Amino acid sequence: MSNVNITLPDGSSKVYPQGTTGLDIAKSISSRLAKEAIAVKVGGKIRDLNAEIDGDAPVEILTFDTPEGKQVFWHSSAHIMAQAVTELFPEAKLAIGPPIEEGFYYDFEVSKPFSPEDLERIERRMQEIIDEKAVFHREDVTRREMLEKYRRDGAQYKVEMLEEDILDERVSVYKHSSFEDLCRGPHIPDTGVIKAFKLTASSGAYWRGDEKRTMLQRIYGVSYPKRKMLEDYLYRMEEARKRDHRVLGKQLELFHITNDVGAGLVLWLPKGALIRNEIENFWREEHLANGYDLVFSPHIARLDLWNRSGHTDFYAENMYQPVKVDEERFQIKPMNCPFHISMYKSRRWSYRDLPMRWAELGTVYRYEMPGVLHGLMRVRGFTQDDAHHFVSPEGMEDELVWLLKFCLHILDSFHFPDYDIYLSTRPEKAIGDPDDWVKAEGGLRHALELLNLPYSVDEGGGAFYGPKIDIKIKDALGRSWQCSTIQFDFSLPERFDLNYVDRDGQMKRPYMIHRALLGSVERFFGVLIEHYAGRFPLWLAPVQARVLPITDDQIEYGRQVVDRMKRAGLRVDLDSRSEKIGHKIRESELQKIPYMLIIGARESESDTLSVRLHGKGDQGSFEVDTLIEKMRAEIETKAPESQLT
RNA sequence: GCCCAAGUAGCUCAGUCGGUAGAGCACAUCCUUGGUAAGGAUGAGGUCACCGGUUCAAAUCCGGUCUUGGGCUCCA
Repeated sequence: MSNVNITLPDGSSKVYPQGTTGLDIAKSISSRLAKEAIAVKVGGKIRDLNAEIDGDAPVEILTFDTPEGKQVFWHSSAHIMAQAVTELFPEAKLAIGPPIEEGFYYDFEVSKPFSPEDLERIERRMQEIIDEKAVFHREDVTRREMLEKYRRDGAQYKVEMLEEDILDERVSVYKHSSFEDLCRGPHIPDTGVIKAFKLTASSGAYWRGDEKRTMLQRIYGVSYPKRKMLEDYLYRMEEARKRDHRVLGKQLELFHITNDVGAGLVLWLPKGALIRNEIENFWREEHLANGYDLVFSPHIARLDLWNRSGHTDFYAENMYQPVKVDEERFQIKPMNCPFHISMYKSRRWSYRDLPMRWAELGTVYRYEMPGVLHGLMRVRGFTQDDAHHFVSPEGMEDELVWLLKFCLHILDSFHFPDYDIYLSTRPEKAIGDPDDWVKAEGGLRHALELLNLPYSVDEGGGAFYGPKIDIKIKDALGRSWQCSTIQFDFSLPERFDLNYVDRDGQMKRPYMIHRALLGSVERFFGVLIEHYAGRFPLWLAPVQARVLPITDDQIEYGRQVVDRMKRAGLRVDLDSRSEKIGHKIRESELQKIPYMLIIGARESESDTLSVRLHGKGDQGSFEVDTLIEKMRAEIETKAPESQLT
C-alpha cells in the first residue's frame, strides 16, 4: 500500500494514505476548513471534495473565498434550480446552466415564460431541496450511452451539446436528490452548503445567443454560504443603483431623453453640457499639444461616398435611410472616416507629411435595435472623439505604440482604476485580403505586448475594414462598455486610392488608423457619472461653489463674493432664498456641489468664508482670496478630490 | 428584433370591487432671519403614455402602438 505525497499552498508537504480525498485533507488541517471546503484543486485541476487523490500532487482546498470555489458553488446552485424547475414544470427541457460573474443562471425551454409567481414557487422548492442536504454524486459514462438516453428522452439541447461540443469518449453525470444532469463538475458536497439564495431575474435568451434559434427562458440567481453575504450583495446592488447614470442624470439635471424628440437621442441640459464642454476643451488641448490637427465635416454626404467606402454593403443594418436632395440621395453619417479620407484626397502628400493625425468631435447617427438602447451608454445619435491617422507602412508600428500610450494618458486623466483591453479579429463580414488581416492583427498585438498591457482576444469582433484594440470600462452595475478603440485599416486607403509620394519619388499607399479615445462623448459621460457617482472633481463640477448666506443681511456681501470668484474664472452661484442654513446646505449637498461657502455676520465683517466641503463637512474659515487661489490650483491640477489642509 | 415587467403632477410614488385622481418633495406667494443635511401657512400644478374596444360609467377590463427597465455566445 503506497502513500501519496501532498504539497499544500504554503509549501508544506504531508503524506496521506492511498485513497485519501480532498475532504480528508481539509479535515486534517482544521475542522473549520473542512466545513467551508467546496472543492479541491489537485495539480491545477478542480475536483470534487470526495474524489480520491491518486498520486503525488500539489493540493489546494477551495472555499467560497476563491474564484474557483465560487464558480463551483454557483454551478451547483444552478443544478438545484434546474431540479426545482423540472419538478414544477415537467415539460421543461434543460439547456445550459453555468455560473457567471456573480451568481448563476439556467436556460429552459418551456411553453410559457416564467412569471414572478413561478419564481417564488421555484424558490420555495429550492429551499426544500437545500434542506434535504442532498449529496452530489459523480458518475462516469460513455458519450454514446448518454447520447442514446437523451435522444430517447427528447432532450434536444443535451443531444446537440453531445453531438457538437462535447466529443470526449467518456462524459460525466452528476446526481443529487432526484435530479441528474450532464455535467463536467465538480460540485459542492451537498445541497445544504447553500445557506442563502435568491432568484434575481428571468428573461428570454436565445439558444446559443443566436436570434435565429429558439428563444429559451433564463432564470438568474445568486447564492451564498452565509446569509450575511446575500444581504451584502443586495445592499451592493442598491448602492450601485444609486450611482446609475440615469438616476444621477435626472437628479443632477445633466441630460434628458424624451420620446418627444426620439428614443436614443440625447438632450444635454445646461449642467451636463458644461461638463461636456470641459471634457471637450481638455480633449482639444491635449490633441493640439500632441501632433493632431482638428477638422470638421458635415452630417450628410452623397450616397456614392458610402458606396465607395463599403458602408452600404457592410454597415447597412446600422444606417438610416438616405434622404433625397434634389435628384441626389444623401446619407446621414454613421461614421466620419469617408470625410477625412476625402480631405486627404484634397491635395498630394509627401512622406514628409506622415504620420498625419486628423481629429474631429464628429456627431454620427446609427440605427440601434429598440431593445438595446440604454441611457447614455447606447444611443442612436452620438459624438465620437474620432481621429484618423495616415501612416506609411514602415511607420505603422511606432504610430500604434505612440497612440496606445496617448490613449492611456487621456483615460488616466479621469482616474479610472482599471479597464479591460481586447484585441478584436476578423469578423465574418469583412473586406480585404485575409493575409493582410493576419499581419495587421500581428501589428496590434505587438504594440500591446511592447507596452506590457494584458489583453483578451475577441474573435470576430473587428470592424469590417480591419482589426482593432478596444478598451472597455465597467459601469456601476458591472456591465462593460467599449470606450477607446484603435482600428487598423488597410482597406479604405485602397478603395479610395489614397497615396503619398515616397522618398524615392514613387507613389505609395498609406495605412490608416481609425481611433476614438473616449469613444463617444455620450457613453463616456455615462461611464464618468457612474465612476464619480455624480461627485465630479472640481475641474468638471458644473457648479463649483455655492455661497450660502445665513440671513438676508449677508446677501449683499454674498453678491460681492460671487462676483469676485466669477471674475477669477470660478463657477459660483448664490442661494439667496430666505431659508434656514441647514436647508440650504442639505440642497447643496444633494446637488453634490463641491464647495459650500457659508457667510454670516462674522464672515461678512472679516472678508472671509466658512467653507464646507461636499461629503466632508465644515473646514473652518478662509480669506476669500486664499480660497480662490486654492480652488484655482485644484482645478489646474485636475485633482480627483477637494482637499483644503 | 425577441421574452418578461412597467408607464398616474417637474421628481419619487399611493390609488381597494370599474363610479370623473391623491401624498411627499420641488415650484409660487406670504410669514419667519435662523451658524453647518428638511421652519411654517397658503396656492398653483393632471389628455392617468397614445389609439381603439367593452360598459350607463374606464387610471382601473380587453386589443394595438410607442416608450422605459431587466435579459438575449460567457462549451455539460
